[in-house]
Amino acid sequence: MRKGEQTRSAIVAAACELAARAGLEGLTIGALAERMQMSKSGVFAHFGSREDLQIAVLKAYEQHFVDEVLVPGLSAPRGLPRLRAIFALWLDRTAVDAASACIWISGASEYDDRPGPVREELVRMVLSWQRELMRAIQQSIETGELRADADPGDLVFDLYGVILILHHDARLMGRADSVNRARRAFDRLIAAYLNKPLAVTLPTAIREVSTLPH
Amino acid sequence: MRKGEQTRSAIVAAACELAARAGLEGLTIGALAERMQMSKSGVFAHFGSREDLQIAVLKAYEQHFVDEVLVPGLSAPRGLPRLRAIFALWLDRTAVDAASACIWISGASEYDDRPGPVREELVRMVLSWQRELMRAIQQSIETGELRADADPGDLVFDLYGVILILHHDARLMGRADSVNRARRAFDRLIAAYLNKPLAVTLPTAIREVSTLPH
DNA sequence: CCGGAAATAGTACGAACGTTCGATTTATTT
DNA sequence: AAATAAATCGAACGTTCGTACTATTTCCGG
Repeated sequence: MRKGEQTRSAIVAAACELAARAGLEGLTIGALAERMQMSKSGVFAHFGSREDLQIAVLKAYEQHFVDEVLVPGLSAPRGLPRLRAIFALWLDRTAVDAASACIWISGASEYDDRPGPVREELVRMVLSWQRELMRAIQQSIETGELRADADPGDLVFDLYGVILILHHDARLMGRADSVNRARRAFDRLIAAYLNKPLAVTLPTAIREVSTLPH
Repeated sequence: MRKGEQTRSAIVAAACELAARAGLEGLTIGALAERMQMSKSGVFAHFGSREDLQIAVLKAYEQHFVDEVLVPGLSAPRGLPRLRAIFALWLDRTAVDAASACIWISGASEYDDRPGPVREELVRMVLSWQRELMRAIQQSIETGELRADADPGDLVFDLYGVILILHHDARLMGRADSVNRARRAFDRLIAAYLNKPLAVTLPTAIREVSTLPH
């Protein structure tokens, strides 16, 4: 009884690594069995179908993602610091471990034209993550750090775009400097959404202008 | 002699449509033959291998992309108008035809861990396109429309990110409003890179500040 | 219109795919 | 330690994959 769950989670862990390189569609029971030193049927028996295996991999990935990005990010004080922390963790996870892909990102291309349970599960997870981002942004608006008229959905859109191009450039194009570009992109985005009261920001600028010749 | 080239390009055109839905890796000679009402071997004979077929599809896609995005974009006056035109065309192509994927984007995930001729060709094309973007940005700096200290590579990074998240949200998440988010994201990016001489931009702000109580 | 060349069809191959099923080994309980 | 349940194996099934080879059909210039 307990042995089964044990090997099952070992299989899922191995499947995660395989899927990170070959994608969820490239994940194959034969290759997984070979990697586990098990028979195909021995591996298969733990899942009712390949689809169930793929969904198990997705769920394991979400668990890791929450544990490594969301949870530690939530320990930062709510508002902009928390948003910064969450994005920094997300960025690290995307770039530092650039040897393996994010299966949410590769899955987005694999399943955007392939309806079914796997796609539904993937969409659910991305939606859930984007909602977490949205919440952190909303709170940054409430603290007055981000502009009140900022559209949180727009910022989620922008931030996700930075992660996608980071993933793209680091992995396909092999650009090691992409992490820094992504950090700068984040800073520019936040600057654009920042709530800068005129009375605080302008004085130095006014002084500069005042010294200009008339 | 001529009949061969004729059907070959018809095959490639059909292959492009199939690859737009199933990806370059999902493109299969059997499905292609069925769609062409031909035998597998009849289709296969036009290409030395499946890899050659995939590369032929990539080249056809690049041709279409250049014809529909780059060339008409270049007819806009150099500088910011041209950059705007190019991005608008790129955005339309990505979103309006959201029923079919961009094989450069899906290919990025498929081949980022799969070395070989297809990947090399894909990287070459993306590099070439990013260089065109870079050139348009550089020219916008030279005309003084964008800030002189702007990093063109950073803006290419940002713009590509907007397209990626547009592709992602429109296709996987089924969000029809993504096009507008992408347009706003572009406007924000350009605003951040814009060259605003203080003497021109500030007066209204100064007036507002001057009326504040001291 | 005919003959050679080009284009397409037909068939077969070995491999890999997910899946099924009965046999067998291992783990857990009594 | 025996009995029962769980876990794993081994072999096979039917498909589909890319590719190779040989026939047949279709095209096109003399």
